[in-house]
Amino acid sequence: MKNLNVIDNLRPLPINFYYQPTLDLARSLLGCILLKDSPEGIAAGIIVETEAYIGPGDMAAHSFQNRRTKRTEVMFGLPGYTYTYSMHTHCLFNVVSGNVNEPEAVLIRGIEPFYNEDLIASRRDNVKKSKDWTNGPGKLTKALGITMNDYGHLLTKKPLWIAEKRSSNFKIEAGPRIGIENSGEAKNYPWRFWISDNKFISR
DNA sequence: CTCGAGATAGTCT
DNA sequence: GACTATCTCGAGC
Repeated sequence: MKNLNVIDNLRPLPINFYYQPTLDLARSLLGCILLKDSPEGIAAGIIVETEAYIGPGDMAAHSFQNRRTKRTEVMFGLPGYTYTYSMHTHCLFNVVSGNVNEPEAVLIRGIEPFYNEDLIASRRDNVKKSKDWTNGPGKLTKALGITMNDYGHLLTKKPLWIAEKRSSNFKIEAGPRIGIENSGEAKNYPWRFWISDNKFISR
């Protein structure tokens, strides 16, 4: 078949992929493909930057001290679901990890455009440099069309899913997370992971 | 390219 | 009513 769509070669990761310790999951997600279907078509990117949040002992996590609210509810359930939350005008995308009553999650902070760059660019309006399309947690959700409507969606099926990585030929670096200055000890934990030398990391 | 200033809303106590 | 992180843009390098 001559015009085989690259997307057709990508299988969703099975649900058992999400049953691994959160720090392992944060590393495993690097290189995987995040896809979102919409009326405008499918857009996708390679995950290049993640952060682990391990409540209830992690001061930087929304689920710190088992704080269970309407917003954090999905984190208390099974892994493999979508946790979206809004930050001012932006929507941030997380993958729920940890089993029931283990409210943990992995925040996706950067992706590299992989499929349908035209759609990604148009959603990002006037931004001229391609490296600014998806190099931040709020930018990538806008680029893919991820919204609060995706809260609680299971990530093994459309319209929002994650596919296995196509290559493991990269180095992973780790360091402190971003934007959590007032989180006590937790601010020093090296729970941010990214692919070395990738230009779509957020900083 | 790097830096800093200004704009932006929703959640929870 | 306190708290918060991200994005954009423009200035200086």
